[in-house]
Amino acid sequence: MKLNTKSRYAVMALADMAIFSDKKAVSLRDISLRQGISLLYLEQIFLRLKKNKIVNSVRGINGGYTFVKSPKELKISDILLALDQKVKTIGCKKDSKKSCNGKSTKCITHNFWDELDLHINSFFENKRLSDLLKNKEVRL
Amino acid sequence: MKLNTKSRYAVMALADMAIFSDKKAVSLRDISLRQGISLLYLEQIFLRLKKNKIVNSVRGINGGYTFVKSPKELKISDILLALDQKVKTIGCKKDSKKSCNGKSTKCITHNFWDELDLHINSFFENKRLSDLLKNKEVRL
DNA sequence: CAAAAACTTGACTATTTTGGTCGGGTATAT
DNA sequence: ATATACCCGACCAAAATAGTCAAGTTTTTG
Ligand code: FES
Ligand code: FES
Repeated sequence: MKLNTKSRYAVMALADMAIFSDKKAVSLRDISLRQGISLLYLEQIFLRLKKNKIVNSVRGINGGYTFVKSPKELKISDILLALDQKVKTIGCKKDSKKSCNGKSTKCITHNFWDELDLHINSFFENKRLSDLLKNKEVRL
Repeated sequence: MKLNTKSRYAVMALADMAIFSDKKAVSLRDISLRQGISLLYLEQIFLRLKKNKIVNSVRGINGGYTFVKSPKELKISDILLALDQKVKTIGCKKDSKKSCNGKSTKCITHNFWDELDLHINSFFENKRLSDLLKNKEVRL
């Protein structure tokens, strides 16, 4: 069970943005340099963040990205959702009658995985982006 | 973020074993038939469970597998550990000084992932195999 | 206006991981 | 003996991951 880099980078990049959000817009080039993430990869990630209304873009020479919601309101679960990174621990389709092994009743572990799912997602639901920045001095 | 089938099958197979643990040893063939998991795949999984002292094997014609610890004592975390399925949410090496992006200080999201890690693992630590079987009627 | 900075978008790809299978064993109860 | 069941390493196809590339468009500033 592993988190992929896309989600990790997304959270990292947005946290970086939050730190430097005094500026009007934060450019991907700056984030890339500060956080050591490939610019091209960031572009791909922010495309999705934009489509999912996590950020706004400002084009042109002093452009970059700004937050739609403030970091204080932005839930981590929103970010993960934007990247299709919902946690998926059950083997069956959520609303299907079929079980993960093709039988007609839910398997003996179904409820357990479901519980796990809830446990993890509630963590993401209750964390805001601003929570990550507490006790953090700003680094250049 | 997804759980792999190996862990899911392992938990499922062991839960099946727990249900039928009145028998001396439970054969993989039986588990395979009851749970719809490939026999060959189960063999691979139980090899690791055995190496990690989750189960004992009994060879020969009425052979199969038995529990080392009883399902009441067996933690889910033990099972996942046996399959190298520790949850890994941080991008850096746990004890390395290096950060996930190659810099010398831990990245701004490091603490967050670490916290997540703890949150998930405590779930597995606090669940016993026998907990999965509550409110479950035995199915053939 | 021209040029540079920065976002936009779809397609493409190498590598790794996953989810198994195969084949050829060995041990043991009947 | 022989059937049943565990043992174990090697192998493999398909999917996912982690990025890259190319070819734009938009806006600011000199
Ligand atoms: S996980 Fe839902 S039926 Fe097995
Ligand atoms: S996750 Fe540990 S340094 Fe980034």
